Amino acid sequence: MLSLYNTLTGKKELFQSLQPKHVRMYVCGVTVYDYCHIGHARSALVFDVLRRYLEFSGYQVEFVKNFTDVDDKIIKRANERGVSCETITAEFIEAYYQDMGKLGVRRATHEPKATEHMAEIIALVGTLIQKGLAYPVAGDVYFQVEKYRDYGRLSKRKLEDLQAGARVDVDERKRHPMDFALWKSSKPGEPSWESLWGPGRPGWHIECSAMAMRHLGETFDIHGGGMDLIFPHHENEIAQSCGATGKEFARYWIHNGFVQINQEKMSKSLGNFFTIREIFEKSEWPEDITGEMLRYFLLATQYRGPLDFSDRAIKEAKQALDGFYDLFQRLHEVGDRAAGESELASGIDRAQEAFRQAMDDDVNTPMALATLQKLRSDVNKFLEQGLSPEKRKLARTAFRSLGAVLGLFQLETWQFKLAPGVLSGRDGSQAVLADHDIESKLVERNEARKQKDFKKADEIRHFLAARGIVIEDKPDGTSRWKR
RNA sequence: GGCGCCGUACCCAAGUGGUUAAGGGAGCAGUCUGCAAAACUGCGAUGCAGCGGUUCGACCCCGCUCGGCGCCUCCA
Repeated sequence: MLSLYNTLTGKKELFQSLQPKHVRMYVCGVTVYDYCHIGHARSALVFDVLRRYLEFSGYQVEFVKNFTDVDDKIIKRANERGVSCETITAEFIEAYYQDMGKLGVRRATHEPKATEHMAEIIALVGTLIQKGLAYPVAGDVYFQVEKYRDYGRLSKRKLEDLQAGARVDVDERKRHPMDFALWKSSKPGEPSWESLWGPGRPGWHIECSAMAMRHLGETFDIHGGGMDLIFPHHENEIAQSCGATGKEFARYWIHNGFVQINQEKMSKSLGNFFTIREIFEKSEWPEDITGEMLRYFLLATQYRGPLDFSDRAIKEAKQALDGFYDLFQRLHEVGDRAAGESELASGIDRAQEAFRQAMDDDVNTPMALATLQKLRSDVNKFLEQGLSPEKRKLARTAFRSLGAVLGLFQLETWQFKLAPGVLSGRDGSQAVLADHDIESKLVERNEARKQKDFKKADEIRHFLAARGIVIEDKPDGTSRWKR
């Protein structure tokens, strides 16, 4: 049974869906005014994996992830560039799909945009005013936090504490400093929609309430996002949604930890900021980085903890993947002897069970990866003893199916070998040897080895090594190679 | 000021009130090998920031201290 850490209760809880074998989850997506950074990648990945694991566990998952496409920052960016907001949002939605696509993040069931849900948003604001939880002031509408009893339940804050620490100038028109905008009147030139309170646009929080309810109903199972959204965003979502419906909103609130650089949160002001495409494209990195490497790196730490991004950590992810794909390549090679056959099957069974246990425990991906590492080591041992083609296939299939939950191990070995150049979008400045050229060099070299012409054999090894090709000689006199 | 998180070997990183504190990387020593690599074998925290307390027993529970971080304003 899956248990999840619920921010609402501060504990790990057994996960029980509202409907049997059916999960509805909503995750806060991005505001599309700039490229996504690794932090966005982590968040997207965490919930991508949760979704995959729920499906693996037999649930049908209805997954909604929104795009915030009306916002101050978008307007600002559009003005800077002298283009429309739509131009900006279209550009960065496209970029989002490119970047997340490289990371192997699957698309959600629904990916709604705020601008396409104005009717729902306006209706929701209207309901809140009717219920006395919100009030209009000169074209704006504010949510009145004091009218909502449970305000602060998620973030465990008291209204008085918030007030004491308020760092913002208090808007005179608000009845309480923490009241937040549901609807903002728009200035000339800004995107605007007609409403009972005049032309305007929605506040940030209301769109998520409206879209979640529209696509998942008033009460659903899981709501997720980054830790920084706990307050005020998710706190406000709860206030609006529960205030309007009188029902529970989301039952499990899941929040992922930050990606840090040198122990500090990434932020633009600190200048320690890496976008996903920068990581893929940047030439200052010693090696090309693939989506799978980034994925492995991001999953090697439990999702709630902080994660330090570094060159070294990426390298470790690459080394780990190399180890797996080396094994997959060996599994592909012909085998005949059959010694550790029965042990293999039970080893795989144990690994699958351990994997499930790890994932059941609040999506413990580092633990899950450890079980896969253990299996890798076991299969290598069996391989030493000899494995039949059927058993080799069985082993590869096990890695493929468990790996699919994490979005790993889906490539063929030859694709993995090519992956650095291909998946990162770089075509490589050095002349790349075609596979058949390498193969013919290997034939030439092995011929030389047979003749004991080791001088020539080593020349060929060095020739290929200079082009990034590593040769491994097998006991049977043939060789395998990798980039 | 309020709320919260983190501190496990050289590095990354799981974990548990009481058997040997996962796994990976690096390192060292072997097996194998024309060379090389891979793979395999072995070694590696008498201790889990520090100090107290609870307990028959704590790294894991409680308190305090030190160190690092986050949120309270937009933020994954």
